[in-house]
Amino acid sequence: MPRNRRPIDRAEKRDEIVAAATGLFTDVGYDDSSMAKVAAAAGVTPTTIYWYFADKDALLVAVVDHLLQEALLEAAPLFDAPVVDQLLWAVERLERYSKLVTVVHARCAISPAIDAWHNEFHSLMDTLLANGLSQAGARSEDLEAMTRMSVFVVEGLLTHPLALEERRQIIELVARPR
Amino acid sequence: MPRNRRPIDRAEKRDEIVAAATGLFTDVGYDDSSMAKVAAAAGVTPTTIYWYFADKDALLVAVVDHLLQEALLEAAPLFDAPVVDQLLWAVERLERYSKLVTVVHARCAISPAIDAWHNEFHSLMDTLLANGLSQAGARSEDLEAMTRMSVFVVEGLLTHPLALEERRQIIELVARPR
DNA sequence: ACCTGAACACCGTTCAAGT
DNA sequence: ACCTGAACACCGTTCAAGT
Repeated sequence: MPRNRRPIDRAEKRDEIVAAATGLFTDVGYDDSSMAKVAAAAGVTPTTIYWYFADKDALLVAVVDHLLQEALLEAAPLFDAPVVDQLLWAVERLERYSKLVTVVHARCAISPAIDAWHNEFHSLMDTLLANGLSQAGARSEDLEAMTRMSVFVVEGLLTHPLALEERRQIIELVARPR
Repeated sequence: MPRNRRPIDRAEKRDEIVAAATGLFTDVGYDDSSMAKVAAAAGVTPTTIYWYFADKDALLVAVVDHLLQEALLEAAPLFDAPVVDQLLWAVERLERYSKLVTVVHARCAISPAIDAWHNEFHSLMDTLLANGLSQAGARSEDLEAMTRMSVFVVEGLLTHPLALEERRQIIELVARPR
């Protein structure tokens, strides 16, 4: 039996649990997806999940982190695109995860693990966006505020669904230099 | 016994429950404030709450609606103030209710009652802000998008605490006409 | 090391019974 | 009309026991 057999099995089963949780958290929502339902969807016992994750919030972190990595891979071709395209793409791409967005925000006040992930997420977004915004002509003294503003607008658009045209208008407005 | 004795008693007890729930939801959070705790804080039995409210979400609606009415009364002197002052005031005034803001967003997808309140809240905000923004010099074709943007920024600032100076910078930026 | 079944202390909500 | 105590079907989590 090869030396790395165990770790691979472990990673696979962990991934299965994360996949099951991703589906349920995305569609049904975090609150209405009990550990029992996640376990059933993953083909394990509720208690088994606790062998892989400290608690339900740790599972949520694994879910959103996995989705983030996926999205970042897909976003790679856009790294040098106009910032308006980046923002529009982000909203369209993450639209279906709006339940996760709101629940992460809500649980930041409850779970330190989620709060930590959320903070890291925002530093990453700030870094990614600052470049595109300065290329769009943002004055350097406004750059930080514009970055924050853009992130807030994306989050707002994810949480408050608007018509496509309205959405585009807001994003063009937020990226417009002044 | 006067004819209106009952209704007054009823309103008073209802208010006591709302007051107890407001304190707990604001400080401890919605999820961690069980109906049993709210009941204890209000000096009643958990089941009694269900005589006054359909469920926990209806109680949450009563809480946020009460806080909104309070805030609107306090905001009256600002109705003709510069929009930047309005936005800054709103963030400072509602800062302590950030837990309620995030939980309302999270439960919009779960509770139709909360979703309905949330929609009404946003139409109200849009109406209140559009006036101030056009007076700040917003071009009429941008007015709708700027209104939405401002609301998103206020919500973002409530959910993501920033230093006072940073906050002021973002609000001045979002209200700046272009 | 990994997984289970049984158990624990809760939870929101309901309902028959009281006044 | 208003309020209660007991009960219901869950919940996240723990833990002794298995392999």
